Amino acid sequence: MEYRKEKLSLFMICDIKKIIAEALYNIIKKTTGETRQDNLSKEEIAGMIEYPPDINMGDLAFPCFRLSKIFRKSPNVIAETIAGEFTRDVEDAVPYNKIKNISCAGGYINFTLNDKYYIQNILNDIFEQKDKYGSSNIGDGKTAVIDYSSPNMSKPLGVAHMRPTNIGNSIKKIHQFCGYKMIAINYIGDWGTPQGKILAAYKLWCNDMTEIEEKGVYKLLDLYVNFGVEAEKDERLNDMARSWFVKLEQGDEEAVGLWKKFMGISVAEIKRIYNIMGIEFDSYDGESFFEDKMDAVVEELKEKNILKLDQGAQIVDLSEYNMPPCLILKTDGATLYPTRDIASAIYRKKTYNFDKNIYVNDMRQNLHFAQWIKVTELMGYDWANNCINIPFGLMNFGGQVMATRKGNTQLLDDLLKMAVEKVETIMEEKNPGDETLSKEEKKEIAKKVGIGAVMFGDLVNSRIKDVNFNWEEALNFNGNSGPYVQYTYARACSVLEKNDTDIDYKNIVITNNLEREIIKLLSQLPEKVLIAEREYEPSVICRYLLDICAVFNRFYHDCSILKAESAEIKNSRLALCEAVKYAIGNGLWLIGLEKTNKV
RNA sequence: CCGUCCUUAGCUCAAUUGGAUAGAGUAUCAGAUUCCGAUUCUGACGGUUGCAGGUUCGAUUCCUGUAGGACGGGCCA
Repeated sequence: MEYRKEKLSLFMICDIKKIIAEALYNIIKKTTGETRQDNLSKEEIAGMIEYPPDINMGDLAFPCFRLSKIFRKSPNVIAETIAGEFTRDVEDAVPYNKIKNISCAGGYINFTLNDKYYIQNILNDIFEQKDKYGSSNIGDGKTAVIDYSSPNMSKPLGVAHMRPTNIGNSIKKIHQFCGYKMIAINYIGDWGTPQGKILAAYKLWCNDMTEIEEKGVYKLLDLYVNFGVEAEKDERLNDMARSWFVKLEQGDEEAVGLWKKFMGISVAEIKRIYNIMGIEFDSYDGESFFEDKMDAVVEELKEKNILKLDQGAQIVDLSEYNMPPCLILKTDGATLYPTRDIASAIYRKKTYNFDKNIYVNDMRQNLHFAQWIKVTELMGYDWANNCINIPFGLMNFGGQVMATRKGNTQLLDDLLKMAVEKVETIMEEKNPGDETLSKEEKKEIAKKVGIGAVMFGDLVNSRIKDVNFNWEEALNFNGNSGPYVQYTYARACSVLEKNDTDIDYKNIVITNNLEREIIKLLSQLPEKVLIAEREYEPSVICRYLLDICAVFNRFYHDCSILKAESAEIKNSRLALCEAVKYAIGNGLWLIGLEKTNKV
């Protein structure tokens, strides 16, 4: 259930780190002797290489602290020794044409790389790969199923649905960028007594399909909320809901007809919102889809002698694993949530033969996932280990967890609309009467920036953190925000558009530390993507985007690009612009935002 | 009672998974930009990383305890 936490091996993706790691490896091996068991491997060394806090110290750094146990000397002395070895034994250890300077400080060996090699190496990668820069092949040939968003039918999406939807969508894209084949599943809550309540409420207070068709899920939500209120006063309503659900289960013509109608309306509405956010699914197999697949699971559990009768219910005892029992069948023989999850996991394995089976759900469900995944393991399925629960923090509204049942839903549709309107207003304020863009273009841009702002704001923090939703904050586009990133992207595009010379990315000169800083950040995109993949953490990409935007904006402010001192410098800076454009563009794609070359 | 997660600047959050002087945004104050796009940029202010121990060269990070908060814990999903 927990994702892997081992140190990321960057050995295969970063050429420069690889070269330095190899040189370090040879020196360490030579100094300590071949036979030592505790020597670091090349991969470990590559993983230990980091970036100095200040670019004046160097481009890459190797900490010698772990070596002090092996060498039995202070990290400082070791650093000096190794650095000395680098310069002494140039022929077989030092790629001297690639490293300009080596220095030691506080137990670190700092490497300043040769501009010509370092910069060229990175820019070659970027200009050759363009919109694939940052991608990798660690997932090639593998399939991952990802289950996210999963709203309930007959209800509109609330602002709280944004988190699972965005996080899932971004994790999907990050995996795609790593080579995985992705299957996105929207496991809609379309079964159970809530459906009986909707049917009962409809029959009691509406019974008019034309009204439902006009007002859509919003009318269904009204009915549902009203049902909750009325049922508090009159217990008989719940009996009605139960009997309607029984009718549905038994295939009653009217019940099934209504249910199908409501389902169609619901899916049309959520697809409309997903479309606005640029989100797509491969499957909408919801809970009802697995209704006829659970008996087999129960039979299998019985056969394998895992089930146990306890207080009238069929359970799987998990006390051995320090967990409460997992309920499979109720006293009345009805199935439960874990039963359905096990059935769907088995189905997904059979249908997609996944290498990873990812679930994006709020952290309240952690125990349930741990339980049913453990049960599938006990059933003897080795792929149970590949079922991964990715929890995220809860969204509160005014100190209360949002619940449609209580009718305090804040609609996602409203949030998106307000975001777009707000951007339209700001655009009008900044460029009153601007004629360079048509009305349609302005609308299109406002949509991209507005929706992007909301999505970025949702993804920028670690997913495990709780969120206190308030309208002002959700619509605050200052500072570290989506618009800042999109604006910077547009700015880079704008410069490139105004340029009429050909850019020669193979002939680059660097004149200051800002340019160097940009190169350094650009070089990090591939490993950031791998970190985001390993940790299922889109915020890694968001943070990276903010970093690169901050440096690029400083560079843009301080350095003339089109009016640079010489043709050579102009060419170099334009190349940086274009490289930044690719990096930001790819980052935006990874978190599900649209690009605009004008704002 | 048991379990999981969270706690870092006034506020919202980072910190290369145990590393160099703990960094951004926001708010406040002071500035820059005759210019490639002012949703930009530069400063200043802001810290006993909840608290107490422990592990070691080194802890915001790992362990134990403790306080506060959120959420779970057999017939809901």
